[in-house]
Amino acid sequence: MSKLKRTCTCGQLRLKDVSSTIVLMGWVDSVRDHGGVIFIDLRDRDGITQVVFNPDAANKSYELAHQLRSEYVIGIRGKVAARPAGTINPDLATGEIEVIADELEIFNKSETPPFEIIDNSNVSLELRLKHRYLDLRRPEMQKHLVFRHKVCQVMREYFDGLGFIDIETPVLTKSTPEGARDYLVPSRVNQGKVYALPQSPQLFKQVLMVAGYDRYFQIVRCFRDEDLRAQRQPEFTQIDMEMSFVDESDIMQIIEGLIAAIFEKVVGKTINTPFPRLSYRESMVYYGCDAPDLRFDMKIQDVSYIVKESNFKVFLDAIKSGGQVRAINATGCGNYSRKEIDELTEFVGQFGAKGLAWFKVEETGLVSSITKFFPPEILQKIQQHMNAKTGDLLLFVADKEKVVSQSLAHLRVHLGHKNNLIDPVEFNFVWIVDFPLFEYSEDAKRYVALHHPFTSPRQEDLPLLEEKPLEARARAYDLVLNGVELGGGSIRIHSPEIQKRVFRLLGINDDEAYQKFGFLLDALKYGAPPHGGIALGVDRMIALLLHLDDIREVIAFPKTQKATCPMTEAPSEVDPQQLRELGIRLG
RNA sequence: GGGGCCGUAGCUCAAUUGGUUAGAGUACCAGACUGUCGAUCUGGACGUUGCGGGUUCGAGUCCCGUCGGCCUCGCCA
Repeated sequence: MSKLKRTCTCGQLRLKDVSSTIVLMGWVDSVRDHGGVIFIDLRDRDGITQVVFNPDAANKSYELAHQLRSEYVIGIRGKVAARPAGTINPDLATGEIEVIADELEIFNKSETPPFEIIDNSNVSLELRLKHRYLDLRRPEMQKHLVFRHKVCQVMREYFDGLGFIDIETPVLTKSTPEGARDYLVPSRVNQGKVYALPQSPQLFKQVLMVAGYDRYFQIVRCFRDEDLRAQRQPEFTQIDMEMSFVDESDIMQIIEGLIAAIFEKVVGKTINTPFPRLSYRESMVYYGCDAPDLRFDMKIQDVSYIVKESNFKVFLDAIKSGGQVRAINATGCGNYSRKEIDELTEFVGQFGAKGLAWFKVEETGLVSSITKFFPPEILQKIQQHMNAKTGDLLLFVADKEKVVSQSLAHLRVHLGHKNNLIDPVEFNFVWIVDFPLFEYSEDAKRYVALHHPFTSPRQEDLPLLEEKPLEARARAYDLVLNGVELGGGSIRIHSPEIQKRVFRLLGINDDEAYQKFGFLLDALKYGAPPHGGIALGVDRMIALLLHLDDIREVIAFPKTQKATCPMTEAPSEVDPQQLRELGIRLG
């Protein structure tokens, strides 16, 4: 073992430490060899300190220092000195001092790294993930993970302070129908049977409420075997909580307090609470989605009732077949070229829109190749309804509701970015409330739960359950930040009868319900308190708070889009013996 | 499962309509240099153009397939 013992880290030393003898350890960030004197930037996760090797001060160490290369791990002993006038580095926290080394020990050499350990490097993600231990050395990544740690600490303190207790729930659990595809783990002891990794601890936390553990929370890993996105990993982390004897406003208030605490203690900003609330219906009407970005306006307008008086077949056909025509006013975009509009058309095409009708607003009125299909008074009504001014561009999608909503929702956000309508440092929170309990699935040919099957209907909507299920509203709420769904929750069903009614409506008969969720239905029979909760995506939240658009930047060891890990090369083949013990065969 | 973009030196990229020996920056190696901090200067080394096939007198460039990465639709209670 080294005779050196570290006395401080690479970000600590200041002018007040001048002339004290210290020992630093860390990685060689860069070497500047001037022949007579060698400068080393020594890095650890706390910062960088300049170390000077001078032949006049310590010739032996100076000679050894010639061997130093990037990423060598070394320890040095030396005396802290004020930097000579004119050589102060204002970019370093330790820039007013340097350490004159008298002793150098090389703990380990390093091969030349496959990429430089610097911020702002635009190395491919694949290479970064393959050598994640090098990537994570970058100050930027260390900042992300430290930030994440601090947010999680605030979460724990906050919930602890309010009397919540942290309880772990199983990772090996039971596969449940509905929802995402499960990751499965075959059981060796029970051949032919499998565990599933939890998509969330939903049922366990409800059982904990029945057990009387009011106020539970957990920072917990969840697993969903679906295709990946920049915002979606197969395993991700939720801050999960559940409470008894509460209603929606209790949960929302506590979460608002949590967010406020995170902003105050970690982000260093104050955030206004309570957050605004928007009904699901309004959100769909004005923004075409249930996770609207409210940092800019540009609301969607329904013009079906106006354009049905026109002669434009595309619009008329859409309306006739039960669809609609809605539009957005791209304010000030009247100067868009044909090519730009074509690009927008192509853009909405990926959401199923068969076209994008447009009018440019000029002094003389609406101008477009389709103007001839619209009587002047209709054009005027459109212009008025859309509050269109000279220089604006009106964009229309005509189709069934889902296509129109989705196309315009994405188009709205696209234009918001394209036209710099979005303040990149704003944090805009909104609650979406009054969700329907069910929606009809064309694929499954049945009703499916919009939230999940344990969400309580509103008391006054109970009579609607069997008669008009699509009109029944859920006691659910989603928290949206800058157009991204952070998470959601609900007041749960605590009555076994209502839970059975909901299962039946979802096409899950009593036998099936007992087979899949028997333990929950049983638990509800033994004095289940009214309860509810919420879960928020931690990775997404951290990424948004750091203004990052890829959650892999805040996860230490994330997966690629094909759900592989370039570093460990997971998933991998296993020894045939392992498979035999499990009683399974692959491929 | 569908659509799109990409793959050239360790890294980031370039290479005219298919045309001579595939370049640059950086990293790396060697030498010089006692105040640099993106050190500088001089020199050097580094390529199965992801892989396989095809078209062609000739392919980094065109075609087909395949592997990998990214974005996206579907999917994600």
